[in-house]
Amino acid sequence: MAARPVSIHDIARAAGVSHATVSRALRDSPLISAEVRGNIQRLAAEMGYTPNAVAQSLKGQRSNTIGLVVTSIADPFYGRLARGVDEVAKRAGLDVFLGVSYNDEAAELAVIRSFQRRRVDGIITASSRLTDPSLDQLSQLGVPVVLVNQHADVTRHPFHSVQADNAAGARLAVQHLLELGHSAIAYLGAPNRPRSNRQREQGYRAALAAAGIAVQDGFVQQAAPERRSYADDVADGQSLMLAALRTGITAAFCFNDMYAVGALLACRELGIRVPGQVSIVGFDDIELAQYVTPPLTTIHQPKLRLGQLGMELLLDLMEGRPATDQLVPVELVVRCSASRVPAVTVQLAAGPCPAGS
Amino acid sequence: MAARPVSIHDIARAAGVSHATVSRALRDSPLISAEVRGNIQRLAAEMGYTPNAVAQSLKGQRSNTIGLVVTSIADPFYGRLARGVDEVAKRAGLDVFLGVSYNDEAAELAVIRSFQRRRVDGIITASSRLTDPSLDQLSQLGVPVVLVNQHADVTRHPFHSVQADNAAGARLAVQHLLELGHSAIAYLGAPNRPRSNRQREQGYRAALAAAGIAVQDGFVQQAAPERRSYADDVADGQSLMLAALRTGITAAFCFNDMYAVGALLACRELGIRVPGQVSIVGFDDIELAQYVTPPLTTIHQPKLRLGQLGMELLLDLMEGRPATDQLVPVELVVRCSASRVPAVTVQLAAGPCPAGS
DNA sequence: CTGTATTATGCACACGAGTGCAAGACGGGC
DNA sequence: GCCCGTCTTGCACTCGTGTGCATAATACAG
Repeated sequence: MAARPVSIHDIARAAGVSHATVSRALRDSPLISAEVRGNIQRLAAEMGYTPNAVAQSLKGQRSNTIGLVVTSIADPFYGRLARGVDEVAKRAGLDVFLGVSYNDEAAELAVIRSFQRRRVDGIITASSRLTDPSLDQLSQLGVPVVLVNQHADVTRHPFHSVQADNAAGARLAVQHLLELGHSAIAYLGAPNRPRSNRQREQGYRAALAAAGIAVQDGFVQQAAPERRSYADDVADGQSLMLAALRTGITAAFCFNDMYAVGALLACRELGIRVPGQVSIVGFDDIELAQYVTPPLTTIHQPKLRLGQLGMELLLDLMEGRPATDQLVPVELVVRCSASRVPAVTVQLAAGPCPAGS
Repeated sequence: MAARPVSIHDIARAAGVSHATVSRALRDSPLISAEVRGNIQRLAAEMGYTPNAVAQSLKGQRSNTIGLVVTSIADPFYGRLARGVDEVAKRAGLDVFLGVSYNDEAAELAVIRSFQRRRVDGIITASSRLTDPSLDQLSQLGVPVVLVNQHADVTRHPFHSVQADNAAGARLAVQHLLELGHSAIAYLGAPNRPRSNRQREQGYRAALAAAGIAVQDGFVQQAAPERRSYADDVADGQSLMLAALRTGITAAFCFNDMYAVGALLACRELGIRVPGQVSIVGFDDIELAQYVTPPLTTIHQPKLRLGQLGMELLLDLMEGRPATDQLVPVELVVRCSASRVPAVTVQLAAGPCPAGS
């Protein structure tokens, strides 16, 4: 249908020179006389020449392309993080291939193979739960790989990574609750992200231990490990919170904000006021956190920054520069879902669609 | 650093044949004897051969690649829609280039140029507000273009498109409020999406007209047209709602769910109960809608489906098949933010961090 | 045993751009 | 007039894959 785009051969013919001269002229080579160079560049602009990046990739043995693997494009984390990656990549003249693999191992392998066929110059995987076969595949690719907020345990392979400081974040969250007078604090965990879940639980336990408080039976609630989708997080948080409430807690620290939303729903279901009767702290600080009722007190992860750092690390690796892994600090964001421990304990009531704000 | 990946030449050398034979054998050409073919395919597997898609693109004059333009990767709409696109693209063997252009015209043009250099076979733009220069650029590209939920007015250029039925959705929303007994209904509009805003406002007016109800002064509130970012939507909804509440409305139909969240915040600020005193209906049915308090009654857009349809339409265009634009129906989702009109009018009170659920 | 049909393989070129090397054009010094 | 140096350009090859056409190898009919 559409006519073939103009190539340097077309320009060469129009200018009465060889394509080699055109190539050099367009790259501002000093080998070409100023007169001819100007003439060719003018012609190129007039004819609407756009260099063929495919040919350049083939010749240059480098595609100027990276692959971004996300397990779920619906992950609320993804947006800002991908933007950070994209920003830095664009600035370096790299284009981004998007690869989604909704926690399906076969799809994940397919994405990696596709990147390999495309000869991407590097790969970033974002907040994923890569399985061992995928990691094996990645390590054999021969291109640099950076893991950003990898949720799964990375065994065997020494990949470079950018991670948020999960343990420190968890300590911040629990210390906040301790300062508000709470001592019966639950942890609602997500074992389907083994690594980050373990780190956050460790931070939780460390903070309590430092305050000389024992973790009582039933305070640590873990969801079923095989849960995978994002929608499940809310449901998991909800049921874990229902279980935790039976153990007499006055506060809960949740694996992430979606869990915290589930915990809010559980409280609403039981007619428990948040933060009046029970306090809740989340993790991640996704957009949603500020819009739920009450707005969530949570741990802020600098998602844009994580993406930028990941891409900068990848660039270092691609250029053969020395590269160091990053542990990125996180911050406590105090909103409204946690307050001083109540004097009395919890009562119940129920009802769908409460009067609301 | 990394050794060059194995090519068909390497396999040819190992098998003692020419690269042409290898090429044909790997593509299961009947020209090659079964014996040689099997031998070559075994060798290819052993040597870990991965075809070079760059070379194939150059030779085949087709990159098997499409470009996906999104104005903001943080747009809550984006996730599901992109997944729909990705699903269909993957199934057709196409890889997706991601292009973000946060409503910046220069960045938008840069993205398009980048796609042009990469010789993508088609382009999808998702829920964007493309400006005329970009549209000009797109139309000169010589590749099929599909607009999905284009927010801006498309002048001059007859692009193919997939759109949700904005007018019908607006009518559904307003009819729902009418059935609940409301007659003083506001429309909170977003003129920075001229096309969809106009269609939703028209639907709003049509529903009221059909019920024989006049639109009173101040019932239609429009934000400043230059607002661009996603975070602004909440603030805009909030201030528009404050203005609308002064006109004695009992319900508001909002341009989208983020506006509706802003409207909720406005009510909370004034101590107005939703839906007890004022009803609110949104548009889009983003994830957030079900988690705010009260959960939003809204118009559901089938985002995944929109993405799939957009990609299918693009495939039709790419293959030269007959292609027809799509107007996709939407549905009313009744949750909790709209109820029967109250007997008495509104009172006020205020306070940050209300007790919540 | 020769001529022809059939099958299997290789040669050579193409895709679009980049580049080492050779060579032509030109000027200047002797 | 000759030689050498400088500047400018073209030739020819490369990157990895695909394919039309020629050709070699084999089979088969007469």
